Amino acid sequence: MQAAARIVARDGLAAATTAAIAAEAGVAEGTLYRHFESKDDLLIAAYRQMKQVVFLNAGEGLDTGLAPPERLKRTWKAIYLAYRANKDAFAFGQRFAESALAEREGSEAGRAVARMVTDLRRAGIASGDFKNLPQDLLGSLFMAPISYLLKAELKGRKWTDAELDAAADSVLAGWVK
Amino acid sequence: MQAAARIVARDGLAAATTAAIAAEAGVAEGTLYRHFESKDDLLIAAYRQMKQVVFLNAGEGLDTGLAPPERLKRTWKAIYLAYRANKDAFAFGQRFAESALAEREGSEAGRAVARMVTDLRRAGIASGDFKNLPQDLLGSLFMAPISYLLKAELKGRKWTDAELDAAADSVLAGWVK
DNA sequence: GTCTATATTTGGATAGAC
DNA sequence: GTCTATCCAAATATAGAC
Repeated sequence: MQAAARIVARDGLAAATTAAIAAEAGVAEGTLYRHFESKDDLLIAAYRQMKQVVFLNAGEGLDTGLAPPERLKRTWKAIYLAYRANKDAFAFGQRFAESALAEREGSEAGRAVARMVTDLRRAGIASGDFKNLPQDLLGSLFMAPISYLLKAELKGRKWTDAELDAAADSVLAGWVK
Repeated sequence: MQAAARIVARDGLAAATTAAIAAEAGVAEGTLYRHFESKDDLLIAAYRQMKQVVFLNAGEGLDTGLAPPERLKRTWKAIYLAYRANKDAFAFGQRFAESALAEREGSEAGRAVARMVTDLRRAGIASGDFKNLPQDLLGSLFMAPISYLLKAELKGRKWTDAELDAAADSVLAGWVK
């Protein structure tokens, strides 16, 4: 799975042939089929595993006792840094998500984000800090900049810590009343 | 080119085989090679053409005399609506951009957006409305929600006009001091 | 300019030995 | 559980007639 993810991240989904994956993993082509029913199954499994790992990392060390605005900023940055620490995972995820395979995945992987956004939103509305906007709209406003800033990093742009804080402030500003 | 874009938008890049493109276009497979050197050339040409058409549409009817905050909101919505009016073009663009082919394209297509963001930013900083953040950071905060909200629409979510206005307000809030 | 027919390569997947 | 060898289908691209 890691071999497949590396190839997709580096050279695109079309480059992830069974031959290439087997070579990258250091096994024979036929061996792949002892572990996965098909190449598609392998890629889907790799995607799910990657999402789980990234969001487990991001979820660690988050203090739920903070006031919602501060909590939002820290959560946003934690997810950003979790992806940045593993850019290959991010690149793989982006490419996978734009492929036809994503339809077969069932969006189970995005569930962790949705739950986190729901919690934040509820707390912030209760405290009177956040606008009462639909959960999926807030979720989009939250995740979208993460994705765009990371894509910029893949192309070589390095965001400073101050710039990331400014971005987190902007995301927060979009949520608050 | 339109046939190819339709197939990619509907069934993904992998489904856009020469056989499928020729069938969708109503010509024979060999005929494609009288107009393009390769399948990749055909797809790249389709991508460039699509970007040009969408941004010509979005640029029409924008009043540059407005105060920067209001101008930002209207511009944001105009680009959003231009893409929404042609969702196939958007879906094709997303998928193409995540493929290895995008590296061969040269990113000339995104130039129009960058110029528009630069103008807005300059005006808003001069008027004291906007934060003095890097142009590419503001550009990401501007474009990212467009992309995410449109992706949601591709999956069936229909944003109301009020929700889109709220999104534009949030984008603006991220820019203002 | 477009078609039909075909060459050539490559990809996903399986069989069976070890 | 892994390897080697192989099958079969599909994909890109070309040749040559009309």
